[in-house]
Amino acid sequence: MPELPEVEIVRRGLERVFARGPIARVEQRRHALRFAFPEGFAKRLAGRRVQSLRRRAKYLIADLDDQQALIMHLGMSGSFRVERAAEPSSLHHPLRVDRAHDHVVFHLDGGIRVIYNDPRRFGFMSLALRADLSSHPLFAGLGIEPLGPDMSAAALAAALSGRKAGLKSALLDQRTIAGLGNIYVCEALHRAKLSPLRAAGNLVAATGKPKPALVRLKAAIQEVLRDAIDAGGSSLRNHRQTDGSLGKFQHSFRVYGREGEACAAPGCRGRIVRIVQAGRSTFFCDACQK
DNA sequence: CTGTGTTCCTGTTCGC
DNA sequence: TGCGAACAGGAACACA
Repeated sequence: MPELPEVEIVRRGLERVFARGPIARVEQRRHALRFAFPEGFAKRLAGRRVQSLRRRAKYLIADLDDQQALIMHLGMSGSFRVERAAEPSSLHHPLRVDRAHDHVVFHLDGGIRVIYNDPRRFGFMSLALRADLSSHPLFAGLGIEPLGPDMSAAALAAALSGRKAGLKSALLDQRTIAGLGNIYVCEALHRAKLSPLRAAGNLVAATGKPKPALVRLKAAIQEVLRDAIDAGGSSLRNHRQTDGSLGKFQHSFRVYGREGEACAAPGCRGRIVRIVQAGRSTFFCDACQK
């Protein structure tokens, strides 16, 4: 489910909740999600205050007041919702909440609960020392942060140089650029008018400098991510803002899930097609994306 | 090193 | 309406 914009929306919502006070206690209802929880997980969080809640790629990182960091990933179907003692029902949730998949509950003072739900259990939580994060296996190999200070056409050129994989596959690879998923790769490529099938290394000149197409792609990636964040993310099935409201960016998709529809690019008479690359659906317009 | 296929798990949608 | 197949926003891992 969640790609960078959705994780960022969740981060903003949870940041406000955790700022209210320390984690009184944690209910851990399973031994494992995608990976086993670390030893003593719930106990190590009890009484801790979240000093800051950061995002790197699709990871949430909660810096705790004891040098630990809580690392969370939502996988395909993870979501958080916030409930208060006075309103246990989910009136704000347009779709029903399946409590069977509530795996972790963070209890804050005043009856506030932050609940992690994940039907497919591809998400996970872990603990690490904050000082070890940059060398942590989960983070050491991650590529460019698309909305971070190091994002540039030149940085993309360095990451794509010599790569023979299709642009789609290269951009989905978190070691190249970290945070894009299937939706936003498709949408960014359409905005940049680039074919997902084009060899990634082809956007880099022999000198190692970015070709104009790559400059376009860099701008398209940032634009689509910012637009999506501004819209509260994309809600296809699971994604909610932490107050339960839906994201709106799915209404702005130009290619994702629009197989057979007319291309929305001005002056283009093409239709959106769906192909499969590396086992994932790719949506694009083969008339204007070259 | 690079690229691709498989796998984890459950829920929803689609075609017959 | 029922039922199996296909598919779903991620990414670690095995393998050619």
